[in-house]
Amino acid sequence: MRKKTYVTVQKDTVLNYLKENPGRHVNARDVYDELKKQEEKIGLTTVYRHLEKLVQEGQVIRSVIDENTPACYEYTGCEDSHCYHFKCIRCGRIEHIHCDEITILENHLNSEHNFTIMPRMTVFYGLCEECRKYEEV
Amino acid sequence: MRKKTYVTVQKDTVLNYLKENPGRHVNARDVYDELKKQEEKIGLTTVYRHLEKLVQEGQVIRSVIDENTPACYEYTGCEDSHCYHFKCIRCGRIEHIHCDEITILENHLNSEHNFTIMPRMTVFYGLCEECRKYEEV
DNA sequence: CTAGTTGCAAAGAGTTTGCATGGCG
DNA sequence: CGCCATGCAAACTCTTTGCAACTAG
Repeated sequence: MRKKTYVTVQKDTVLNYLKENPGRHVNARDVYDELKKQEEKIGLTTVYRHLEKLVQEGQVIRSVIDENTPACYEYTGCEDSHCYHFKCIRCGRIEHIHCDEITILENHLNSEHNFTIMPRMTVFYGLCEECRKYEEV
Repeated sequence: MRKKTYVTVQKDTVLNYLKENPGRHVNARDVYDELKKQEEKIGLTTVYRHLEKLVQEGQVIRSVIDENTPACYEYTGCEDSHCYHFKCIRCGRIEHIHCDEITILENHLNSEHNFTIMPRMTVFYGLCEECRKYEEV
């Protein structure tokens, strides 16, 4: 049985902030501080809760640089719920991935490893076409 | 000028534990708990300090999953460069994934999408065998 | 004896939870 | 009017630091 969901100002506020600031790497506190500066009525806890929800929905990705840096959030620019994301660790660019091979892997992990993958939450990290030219791996 | 180094029981103890448990996903607390169970005389702080030293020496690899998961360590000797991590979003369990299918995908993303994937940084999120029984997705 | 090592206690940061209040439908 | 959303304060977790006691060489 599914939970009822209420549409509230705060949820839109968080998502809109991320949409309007593409490519910026902001953490939860940044979002909170910025929204407060804009005189929005919101609490830090609520920011955390909405960010988590948006990550699960696949509208936002969370990236961890290292364990002593707060997690960063950014809008993926896509509403497709079955789309994987790729993020370049050098330039920060986000790309969308949907191809047969990834679906094959998904089915394989499902049937042979007993893992049900959530595409929307899964992000591949690496180097994009441009950046691989400049990095020795 | 280099610091003098004392060979102590505790350092060997930590390294040996990792050597004897290849492929397992252990964090600092796991190591501490296991060693205590074996009646070793060691403190959690010391475990952290030796793990850090071993990582700097290159004998041990540290992986960061996400901001809410303790860093995990494993002995370099058993490192598989194509090893990915899977995290269950319900119970938090971490597992390793290495199989041909994931390598195939990696090569496909490399040649067809021009993405060079970094396996160690990439985490698959989803439900594990146990948890998929309880969740409707 | 000297200097590195140990480990308890406490600090520290980011994030989550308890709970009373407020607001959507 | 029932339930979900909100947000403050407090709790929690992982990791690091301070410091006095210990120990290898």
